[in-house]
Amino acid sequence: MSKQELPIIDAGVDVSGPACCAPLVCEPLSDSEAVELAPLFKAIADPVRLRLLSLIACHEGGEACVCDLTGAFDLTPPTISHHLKVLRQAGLIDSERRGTWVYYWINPGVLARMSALIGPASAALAGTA
Amino acid sequence: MSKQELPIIDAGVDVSGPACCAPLVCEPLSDSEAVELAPLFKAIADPVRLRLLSLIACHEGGEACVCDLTGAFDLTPPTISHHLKVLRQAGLIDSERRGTWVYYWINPGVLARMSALIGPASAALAGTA
DNA sequence: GCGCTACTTAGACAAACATCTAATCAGGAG
DNA sequence: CTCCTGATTAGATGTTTGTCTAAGTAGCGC
Repeated sequence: MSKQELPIIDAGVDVSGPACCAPLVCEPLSDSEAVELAPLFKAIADPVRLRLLSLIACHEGGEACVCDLTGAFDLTPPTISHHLKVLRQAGLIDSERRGTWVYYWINPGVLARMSALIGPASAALAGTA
Repeated sequence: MSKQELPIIDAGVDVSGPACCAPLVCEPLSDSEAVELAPLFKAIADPVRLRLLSLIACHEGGEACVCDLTGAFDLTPPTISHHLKVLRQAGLIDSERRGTWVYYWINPGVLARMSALIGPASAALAGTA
């Protein structure tokens, strides 16, 4: 068992549920929806975290050990660890210790929710323009 | 004419072109790709800017005057203006002055590119998980 | 136990950011 | 031209963020 778990988010808010809100078009986002969604985008709004996400997603088996990741950056292990923590607290990734190593994998639900917000908007407006 | 213009970005980088990079899965994002993409997500990684984007997208005609937007927030006009500038410099919106008022509309290309990055990843990994 | 490796936490610090007030620019009406 | 309204720019300020070094926790092998 690895990524077959329940989508338990280790930060407070559960953001992995069914899309909560209209996809940016149709109906203006409420303040509380925006406050809930913005941190998800903030989590990937950093070059290092974008690459971490990509490295994990592309790694064989869909999961990667921290030691697979640190080599790709000119950053110290604590910094990588910090970025992984930010991603995990946003619910974008989950992790598990397996012996000496800690493995990370992507929680597709949260990514899907983010995509569902901006994807339809771009499509709808592209048609309109 | 309003949103039929060329996709001219008033900041440096042109981010509206054809998708530059694989969609997060398949091949790890390069450092330069990540550096180029992260600011797009940073631009929408704020509750106010998310709502601004949504308010503009939902407004009739696909465009909104600044005066249509300020009322939705408990913020001063300069602050709204600042957030609109951030969105515009990221290439997410474009603007035009028409008489007394300044109108903003969404540039769907940039939004589409962002969606293309994270959408396929969530779909692919959801299938894998 | 002891030491080694893998990773995380704690604390410090400079850079970036969101917000405000005050001042400025652009157009329209008298 | 003068005033008023709509919007942006400039500058100041408190907060957040990315990074580091130093210290701590967790598992493995001797």
